[in-house]
This record gives sequence, structure tokens and C-alpha cells, in this order.
Amino acid sequence: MSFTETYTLQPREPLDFALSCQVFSDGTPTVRAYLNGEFSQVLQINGDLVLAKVVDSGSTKKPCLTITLKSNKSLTAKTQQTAQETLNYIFNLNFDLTAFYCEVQKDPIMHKITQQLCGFKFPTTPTAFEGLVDAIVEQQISIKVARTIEERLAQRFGNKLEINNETYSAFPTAQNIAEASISDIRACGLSQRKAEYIYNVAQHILSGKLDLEAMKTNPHPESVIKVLDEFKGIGPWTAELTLLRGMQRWDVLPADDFGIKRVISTYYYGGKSIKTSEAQETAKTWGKWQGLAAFYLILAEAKNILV
DNA sequence: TACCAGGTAAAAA
DNA sequence: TTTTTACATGGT
Repeated sequence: MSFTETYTLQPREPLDFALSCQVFSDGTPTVRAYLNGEFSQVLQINGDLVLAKVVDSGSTKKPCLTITLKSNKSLTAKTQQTAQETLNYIFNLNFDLTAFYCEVQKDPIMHKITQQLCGFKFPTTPTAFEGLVDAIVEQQISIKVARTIEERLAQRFGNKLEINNETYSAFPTAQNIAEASISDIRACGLSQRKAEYIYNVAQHILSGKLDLEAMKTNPHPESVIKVLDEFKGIGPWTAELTLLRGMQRWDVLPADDFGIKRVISTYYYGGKSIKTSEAQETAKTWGKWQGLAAFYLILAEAKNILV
């Protein structure tokens, strides 16, 4: 027995839903995926699991999302509302890109890239914890390897939703991880150290010593970085990536990131290797959206956009 | 086969 | 104090 609700909504434009979902295109359908124009993921809503599917039948200028929620329990109005708020958050549906686009008009290169990628919104992880775990997993290894490991974590430790004979996995909560053993975490392909880092963070969240969600409203990213940096396994890069992808802090630029330095070099320095300070200098033009702008460069490079 | 990929902590110099 | 090194794994 399953319960389904379907509805449509017209989010703020511009939004290129397909472009924004591109990062999910190599996911597995049982955890989080974008396949044949359909995004799907299990959402954890107040302890209940809801499978959300999203399709865009509109355009960048006039997006129109059709959302389907499925659950084994009756979908109350409250559950639906929270699910929609979660989707708003993941896809930044209420965020107005035009302010960013106006700001970078003075930078001819970024201006052209934002025109080519108009409507691209970098997705946020539903929880800051997921953003932090992803960042730790992604340290030093390629994105493809990291994605594989993240999926193993979800399949092994995440809460399960069985619906229509399919089993879907949510991303593990801090509690899921805290209840696991370090060797089990390691068995997903992580190094001993990374398994310890992730377990340690989960323990601190459960004990109340670390409140990642509260950090979202801290007006000073620098102070958040400082606090996170105290934890073993979290350096500046991991803290910055967590702020950016897990807390919607678009102003944070992981300037020491290998890939970001490379794309800034590609578009602004003719491909020669650059220093972190040079990356920061170039990014100043992007104002409050330095981190978001960096994702535009990464996507532009992936799509072979020339300026 | 070896080396690299969106780092970090610990060891060595 | 600054500079190496180990770490895991899948792709090339």
C-alpha cells in the first residue's frame, strides 16, 4: 500500500532544471538520480521517508515542475509542506539568480558564461551533515570514486523506503553513522582515517557538541570555518566546501581547491598554473557569489564552453 | 603498470 | 618551522 500526491508549481525564473541536475546524472536510482529528465530522491521528513520525483516540463524562462511524492504512510498536509520546503532548499527554488548575473556583467568572461548557463543553480545537500560527509569522502580522490563511496554509505547505513517492490536509500543521518562501527564505515571503501573522521563528527552531533544546522545562520563564514577546522579531518577546504554546498553560502570560495584553480586558470590565465592568491584576486569581481561563480566555471569547462 | 584525483594529519627533516 | 609521506579506490 502506497500513497501518492502529484502537483505542479512554477518556481522563480530563470531556472534550467536539467542543467542544475547534471551533477546527479551519474547517480544510482535507489539513492539519488537524474535519469531521463526525472530527478528522484528519498527525503527524510520528520522521521518519515518520502520518495520525491521532480520533472520540469517548462523552460528556463518559465519553469514548471511536476512533483510526485510517494510514501508508505498517508501524506499529511504537513508532510507535503515540509517535503516541498526541502525541495525548495535542495534546488534553491526561491533564490534569485539575476542579482548574481548583474554583478558579473562587469566581468566579460563570467558574463558570457552566465549567459550560456543561464538558470543553473548548484544543488544543496538536504542537510549540512550530508554536505560535510560528502566533503570528507571527496578529499583527494576523484569525484567518480567519491560518488561510488557515497552511494555505498547510503545503501549500507541509510534509512530504507520500500515502495512498489523497490528499495530506496536515504543518505545516512548522523545517528545512522554514530550507530555504525568504524570498520563498517571503512568497508565502504574509505580509508581508516576518513572513517574515523566521519564517525567522530557523527558522535559530536549526537552529543550536541556540534550543531551544523545552527551554523547555517551564522553571519560569519570565517568563524564557521574556524570551528569546523578544530575537528580532525576537517581542514579549510572541507569546511569551505561544506559551507558552499551544504549551507548555501555562495560567497565562500575554496580557492585552494585544485579543480577551481585549474578552471580559473583555463578561463583567466591561459591555462598556466596559478597560485591561490591569484584565484582569490580573480574571484573578487564576483562579489557575494564567488563560490557559485566557481561552479559556473567548472560546469562551463565540463560543457566545453569557450569565451 | 603506474599515476592521478575537488586534502589532511602525522612523520621527518 | 617547513617539507614529505601515507592514505583508498576507480579511471586512464
